[in-house]
Amino acid sequence: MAPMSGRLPSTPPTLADVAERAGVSRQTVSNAVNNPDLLRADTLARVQEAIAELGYLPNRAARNLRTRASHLIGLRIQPVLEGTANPTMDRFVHSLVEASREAGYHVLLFSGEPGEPLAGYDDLLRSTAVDAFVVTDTYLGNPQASWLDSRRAPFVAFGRPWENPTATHAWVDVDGAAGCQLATDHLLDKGHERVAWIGWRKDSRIGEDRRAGWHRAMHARGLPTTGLASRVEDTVVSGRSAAGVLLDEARPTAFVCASDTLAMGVLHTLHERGLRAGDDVAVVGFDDSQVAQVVRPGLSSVRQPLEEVAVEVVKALEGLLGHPRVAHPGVLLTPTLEVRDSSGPDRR
Amino acid sequence: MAPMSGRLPSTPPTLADVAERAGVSRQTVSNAVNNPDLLRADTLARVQEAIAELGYLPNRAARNLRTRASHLIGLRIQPVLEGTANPTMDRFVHSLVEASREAGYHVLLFSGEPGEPLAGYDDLLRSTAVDAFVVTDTYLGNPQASWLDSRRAPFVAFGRPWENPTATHAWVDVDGAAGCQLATDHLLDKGHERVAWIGWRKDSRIGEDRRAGWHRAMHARGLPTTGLASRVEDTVVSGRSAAGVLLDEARPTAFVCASDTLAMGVLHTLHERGLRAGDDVAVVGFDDSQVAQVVRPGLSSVRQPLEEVAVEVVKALEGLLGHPRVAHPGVLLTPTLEVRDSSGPDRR
DNA sequence: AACCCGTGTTGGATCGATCCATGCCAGGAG
DNA sequence: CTCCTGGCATGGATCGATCCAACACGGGTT
Repeated sequence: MAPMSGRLPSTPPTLADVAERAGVSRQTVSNAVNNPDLLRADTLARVQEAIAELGYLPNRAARNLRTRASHLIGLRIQPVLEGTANPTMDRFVHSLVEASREAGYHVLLFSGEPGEPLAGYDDLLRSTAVDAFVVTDTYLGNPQASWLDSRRAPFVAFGRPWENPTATHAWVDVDGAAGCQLATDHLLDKGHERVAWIGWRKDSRIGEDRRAGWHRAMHARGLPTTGLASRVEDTVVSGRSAAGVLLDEARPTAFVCASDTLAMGVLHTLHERGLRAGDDVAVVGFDDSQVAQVVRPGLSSVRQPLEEVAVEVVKALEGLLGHPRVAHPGVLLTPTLEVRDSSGPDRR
Repeated sequence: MAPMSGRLPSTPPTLADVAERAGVSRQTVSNAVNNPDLLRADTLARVQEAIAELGYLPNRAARNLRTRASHLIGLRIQPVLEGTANPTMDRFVHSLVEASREAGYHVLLFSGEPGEPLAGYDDLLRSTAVDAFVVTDTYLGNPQASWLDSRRAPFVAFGRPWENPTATHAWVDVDGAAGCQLATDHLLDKGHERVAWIGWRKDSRIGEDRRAGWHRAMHARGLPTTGLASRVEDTVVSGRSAAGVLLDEARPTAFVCASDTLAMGVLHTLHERGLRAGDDVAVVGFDDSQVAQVVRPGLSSVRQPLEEVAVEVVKALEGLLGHPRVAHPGVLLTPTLEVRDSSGPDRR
């Protein structure tokens, strides 16, 4: 609610202004804001009234200087990858902002120059501009995590420490294997037996993790996987040609893909061959991108619980920044499956 | 480059530390940072060396307190709309962060509670947490612009002041009419004569603006528009049914749509009727979303120059925050057309 | 009456960078 | 030789909220 809509240009009221108006000292006002239970009820009420009348809010810079905390969380943002279905960070960013707000934090975006992944972090850290970081691109084998660790900079990673499983920093991740297992089981339950996998190159830890979920589901039912897997780059054309090869050589009746981008490639191939996605060959993607939601037929897709991830990340941050520091090991969340028409009908 | 990798936990160096190390006073160091040309060359070099050795960077909170500026730009972020093709803010946000960085600013994200559009702005303003805002949702007839104006809060709008053309605040916008005219001309050049329009409800100023571009292009060639236009909600199913009605009643050979979401609806209808998008009926969307890029056939789409928008927004901000304040009226940028298969072949 | 105690309150010092008025010094003019 | 001037450097004050040590006061104890 906007207070005193009449006060326009002047400088915002300070703690001293409030103190004078309420007839108390500055510290009393500070206590009213930060430790209200220290004040007698009537004094507190009087101070709060003055605060409301003046529309007082503590000056951030002054508070930051004194408390050595900015209540800002740094998040490095990366360029959108054009030509893919990847929903980049959009959903996660919003969830993070929301979760942070509830914890009294704001999100500061920054973007280091490409190729110099540490520059942005270093500057913000040394200038005490942020209290902590959220690191999202651990999958690239980026040095951020270990570098931040060595600097004792508080941070939480969205993504497991693949390279270094003994790492002690806080992290939150989504169980890609479980997601793909879910997707595969979903297809197997519909009566499919030859479910193919199209994933990323072997050096992608995330890709291998997701692939393991498919593999596990197949083996749990004693189904063969030989010749049913393909590893390519994350582009539509790669998915398209991989699907073509698999259809020729392995005759799968369904595809599970490591991304919606690859799944779109599969849909293209099916269309070229006059096969109906869903009815003839089932397809499931990963990430529940907007593409999956609006394409025809609707693309079934594994959906990461990004809202939950954000909440867990913020929880971990609060642990890191609180007193005392609460260690937050690692949190692994399970994705869900959004079923759409590309799953096809029951085949039994 | 990380300085002095040995200094780990201690507090960051202050201006006084640098001064001592360089054998000068604090103000001299401050000048070395902010007004280097005031120093003798050799002194400057000595100070800069000390700065580098210690890895000094000015404490943000202290600087902010003294200079009454945070070098932060507030941007309100909104939830992703699921089920649409809209690329939300992703591309723009990244461009804004990049442009801001070059101007020495960072972007602070916040999210007011839905339904209380001013709360977030008010708090940040009163707590002097940001220097200025970038307002992006002017199209909703939101009160932000006039409210911020009345509070003398510096801000730049991405979007014209539709409701109040006499508004004096800085704004940057993309010429939607020009974009749709471009799209329509593109189809007319291919030999189409009956080009239909699917847009938004009449109360959307942006929608009417885009529609005007289509209308203008048709009339410029003396082509009729009666019965060729439809106004619906921005959902795939609305676009789908609108396309059905238009095909039945007006027999268009091409569609121009106010959004990729609507265009996807058109593609659905064409497929249901056994018509080939592109070859039989041409379709052009708006926003060049990821959906347009990966769907089959590729969806031609009007692309907003968001990178340029961000640059102009930051320019305007610099004008607002600089001394003296440089008035920045309004900037209207022209979008481009991304041609893909849904445009179809030449029909002449 | 002297003492203690807890509840609330108070002025002063502090965080670190920047602004301000002053002070120092070398070099040129008188 | 003195005075003045311009170029730099210096200590002190400042921004606003918070921390700290001290203190006023009414009520209870011995």
